Amino acid sequence: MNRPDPARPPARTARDGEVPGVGPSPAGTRPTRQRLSPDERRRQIFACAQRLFSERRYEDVSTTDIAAAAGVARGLVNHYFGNKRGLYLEVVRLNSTVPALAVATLPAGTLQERIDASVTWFLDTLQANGGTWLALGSGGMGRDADVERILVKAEDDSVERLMEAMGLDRGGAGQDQARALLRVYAQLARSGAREWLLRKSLGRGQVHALLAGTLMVVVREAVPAVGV
Amino acid sequence: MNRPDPARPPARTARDGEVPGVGPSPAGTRPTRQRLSPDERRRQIFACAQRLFSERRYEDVSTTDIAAAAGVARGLVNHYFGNKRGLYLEVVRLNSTVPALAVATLPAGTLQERIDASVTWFLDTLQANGGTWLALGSGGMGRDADVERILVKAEDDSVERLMEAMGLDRGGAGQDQARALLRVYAQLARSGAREWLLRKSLGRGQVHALLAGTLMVVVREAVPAVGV
DNA sequence: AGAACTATTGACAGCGTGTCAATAGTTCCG
DNA sequence: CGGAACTATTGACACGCTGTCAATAGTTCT
Repeated sequence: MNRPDPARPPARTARDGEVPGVGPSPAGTRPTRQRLSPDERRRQIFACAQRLFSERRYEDVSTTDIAAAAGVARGLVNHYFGNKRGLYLEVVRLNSTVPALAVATLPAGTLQERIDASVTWFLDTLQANGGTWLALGSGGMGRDADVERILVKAEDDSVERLMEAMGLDRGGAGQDQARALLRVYAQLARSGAREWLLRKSLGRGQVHALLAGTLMVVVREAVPAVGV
Repeated sequence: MNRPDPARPPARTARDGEVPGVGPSPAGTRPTRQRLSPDERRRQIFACAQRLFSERRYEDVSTTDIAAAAGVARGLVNHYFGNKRGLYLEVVRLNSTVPALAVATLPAGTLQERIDASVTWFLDTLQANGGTWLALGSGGMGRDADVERILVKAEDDSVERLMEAMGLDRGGAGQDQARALLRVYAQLARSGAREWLLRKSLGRGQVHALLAGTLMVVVREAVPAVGV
């Protein structure tokens, strides 16, 4: 027998996307199957999947669970998303939108000032975001080659903006090295923020000092390569 | 029908733990079932599982595959490891042995010297290791809460040794903050090494400078807290 | 050799997945 | 307004995967 994992909550039967005005149908009358526009239905299923995947491991969320949560036949999930994995990757893709590592509008000023502005803005964004992005990096989500590709791409975008903010995007050669250094810094930033917001082992001031200090080291090292 | 994932290689039938001297039995004669000591059998199955899990995603490795690779009945895998997940976690636990972040024997000298020694030793270890540890952090392995616990524990051990090497383990209060800072540094070290060994976007010298520079920032920041 | 022990097997029950033809809302057109 | 065309949705089917357990067959002891 397939012994149920003790950590796994009982399969949901209740609907999740229930239309507000429509209460549970009186016993006996079968709730007429409601037909939505593809877009709407897709979004609804997606929302349920997103919630479930954030609560449990990939392999512990069945398409049956998702369908039940959406109040829909299981086949419909496959109809819209192909297979479970496709749906999962779509969820990850959405959640991987990285809070930019740097301000969009570069403030003129000394390097030190620009760095401080960058860090401040990054921490502000994260604080507002409330840790949902941080959880992605190491939390309940499964990781594999495909997932990694998505995450790496999101990070690269973010690094690109940081390149601009630091004024490293105008040099000639050595840009790739600068990018690599910033990628490393991005990991530090993520993990520092995690200690601050999730583990609460560091104060904001400390994290700020750490990030700013490191970013200074990184840029100093990158500058000779870029030749600025 | 369960459409086979195109990325998934056909199920192996060949034995993996075949005894060197014993070739494939001549057709017609059923290969007599061989009985090993529990330890040996356990190790053998474990080895096959380790290989398979490093090649494909968790959910794409079936216990049938593992059993086939070991040339053994599927039930035996469950007999030894309880369930698939248990086996998987054991594999992760073994692979998470972190190359220590610092030398065991602390060289006396200036802080700068100790930092350089630390970094050098870390990079040496990693180079010898050949990237198998690095792959773990973000690569083909799935991650979830349990896996994370294992990884965090391994990291904590490593951080503890780094505390000693930096001489931060004798201060009074603020040790937890110092630890947190070093955990963040550990992430930087990992990701820096990845750029060097896996992505090959940075040279060893650059990574060394980056790690040493950051570690200096980190320790400087930790010292006032610890009160050394 | 026979008995006791135990590593190993094979079959069973049940769940999860992807497919596909049938069903039932919705819309269009005479 | 009524039926036809369209298509969102369902339900059942085939099959793979998992965990359990009694039966089987090597090994060891006497």
